[in-house]
Amino acid sequence: MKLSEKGFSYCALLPMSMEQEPSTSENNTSLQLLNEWIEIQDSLKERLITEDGFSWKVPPIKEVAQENQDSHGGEILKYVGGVDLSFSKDDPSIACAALVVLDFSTLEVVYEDSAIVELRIPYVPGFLAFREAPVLLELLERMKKTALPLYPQVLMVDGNGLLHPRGFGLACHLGVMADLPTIGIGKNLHHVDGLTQSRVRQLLEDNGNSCTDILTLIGDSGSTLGAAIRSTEGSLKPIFISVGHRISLASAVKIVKSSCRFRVPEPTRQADIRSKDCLRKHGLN
DNA sequence: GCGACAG
DNA sequence: ATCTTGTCGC
Repeated sequence: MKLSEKGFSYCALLPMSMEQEPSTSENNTSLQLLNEWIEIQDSLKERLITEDGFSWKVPPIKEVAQENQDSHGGEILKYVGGVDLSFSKDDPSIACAALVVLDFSTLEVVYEDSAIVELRIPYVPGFLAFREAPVLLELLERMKKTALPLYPQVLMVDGNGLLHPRGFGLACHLGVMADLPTIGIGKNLHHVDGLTQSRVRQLLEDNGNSCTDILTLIGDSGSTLGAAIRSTEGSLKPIFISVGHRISLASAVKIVKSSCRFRVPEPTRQADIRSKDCLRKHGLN
């Protein structure tokens, strides 16, 4: 049941309305599983919120006078989480998942946890959540029990949110399951709804010469799927931000831009670094 | 028909 | 995701 191997074109992932081609029993089993996954995504999607669903405020600009927050007396964003997985080079089913929490104003790590796991679900484009979400949810649950005061107000995920074939990527999946605001961070574009590398590259150049370094990604369907930004001055390659859950794209972009020391925002970057360290410490890699 | 396909 | 060297730069 190697779903990640050939034989699974995207066409085959569409809900089967008519009869199937003559196929092997293994293929049928896999198709059945994919359809179950699609049903799960569709049903979770009913709980998805794509607007700001929190009571805190994003501090205006950086480093200035952030201690004057009580002008509105409201809670401000302080704890930003990040999650990522790294894999053993030998055994692709062995991974380390990491959850970090950073102080938004200093970008210093204030919490870190990780876990070595064996993943039994393969990576299938469009279904990343079924592979990676379970461990990450465990890490979030563990933190609730042991370090609740530091629990993140928003979580950055290495993977897309709305920028997904069915509008429900890993970031959405995690957000809904954990009932937590989430932001999807993609390092590569997942081609969907007519968005291609060349098209984005094109738009980014046209737009880039003007003034803004933010490009809103609108698919052929007309819906807004996310934004492409050049986080660092030097990096021509953009990152792709999309709404995960309980946050608007505008807020997501604001938070991500304030979290970038390098191309990849610190929360996700630190989770990546520490998950790799974790693998080494355990003699893997 | 060939290619495209988050991590 | 991972396999890979040197190299340019802060």
